[in-house]
Amino acid sequence: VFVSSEATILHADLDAFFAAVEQRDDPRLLGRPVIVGSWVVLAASYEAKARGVRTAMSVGRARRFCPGAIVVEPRMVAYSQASKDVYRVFEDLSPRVEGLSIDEAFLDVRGVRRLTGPPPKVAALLRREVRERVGLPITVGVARTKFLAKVASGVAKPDGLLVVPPERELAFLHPLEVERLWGVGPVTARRLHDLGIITVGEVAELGEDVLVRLLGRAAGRQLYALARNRDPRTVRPRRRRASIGAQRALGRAPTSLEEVDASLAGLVDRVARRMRLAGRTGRTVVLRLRFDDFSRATRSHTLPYPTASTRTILDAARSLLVLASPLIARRGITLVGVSVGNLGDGRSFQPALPFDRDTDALDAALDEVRLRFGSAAVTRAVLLGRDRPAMPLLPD
DNA sequence: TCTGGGGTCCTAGGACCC
DNA sequence: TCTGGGGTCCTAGGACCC
Repeated sequence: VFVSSEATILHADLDAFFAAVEQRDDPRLLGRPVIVGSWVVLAASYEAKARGVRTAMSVGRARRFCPGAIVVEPRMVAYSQASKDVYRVFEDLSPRVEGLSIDEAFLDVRGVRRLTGPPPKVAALLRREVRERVGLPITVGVARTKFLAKVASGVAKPDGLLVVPPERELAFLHPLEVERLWGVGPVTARRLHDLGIITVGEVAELGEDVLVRLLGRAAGRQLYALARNRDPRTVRPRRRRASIGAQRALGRAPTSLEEVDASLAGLVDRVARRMRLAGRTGRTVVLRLRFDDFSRATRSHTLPYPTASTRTILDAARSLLVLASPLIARRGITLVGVSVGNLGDGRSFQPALPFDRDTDALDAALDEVRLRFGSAAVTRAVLLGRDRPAMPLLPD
């Protein structure tokens, strides 16, 4: 893997994205604390953050921190349009863009030097263009690796630009607290703190085997490499998404299984609709649950063939709900979600495999599966049908 | 810091196959 | 009847990200 010896990777991150869109579209909100969310905070403007408002906090709590806050209902359509506009700016600047989420992306600008200039100049131009063409503030980190670029933008926020030159990398990296590292969350941070480790520099003094024992193979190796400033990842245009899902919090009041089932139908309808709209189908249906004590559980079922059919997905999801009903009875449910993974291309087909009926009809159905999806799908269909003939149907 | 909605990746055991 | 090494797929849980 070729890694440039120069700082040529940009990490561009919109500041308080949803709130900034609201401030852009309603000038009365400029300079004032803005909270986006209906009953939990999805985003807060920097004026609100300064008073202690945080994402995922309840709006009631946020109001106590910041009585003057203006609470705005989310407008997802406006945000996704703004995101598209910003990505257009990115793609006009460099052909090598890797989107991370609705509001941040990596750009490799190595190739645009002769056309546009050196990376710091491209970064400044990017910030100006986003401001002029979309009307939003954006922070950019520039470094030799993705990881350092991402950390740099985090440090430079809001509305900033920070370049980490190759010779200053360790001086920049080692004093940082471990929490700043991409991939270190509350659990990992606490495990490190238990060892008395506060900074990245201290992590760099640990052996790889120590970190692997502490955090697992992948996470340990990753952290070891990052702390020693090794990050060979390159900027790659984003792959297609691997799952599509929806979920709904149910509140703390007891919820009957019938109500959960009704919510589930709404969620499946939304998911299946989005899948058909995106031209995707999937095989693995996952039921996601959260309980009174905030513990979680998932139940999943893999269909023999890909589908985007509301009926098929709902049947599977309801079977999984029945499977999980003892758990729900014991722990009380506060969230239900469903997602479909194992996503393939758009081909969708739901033969009703008549395992318990006449063999001619079964053969014909399997022939069709083979024709459309190949013999591997036939194997899966037979295995599944034989082991669990009732699986796709709700046990009555 | 008592918690929304949308995702990604990793681990580990078991079934099954050659 | 006992046995190895290597691989894929499925399920469930968990950490993490924005």
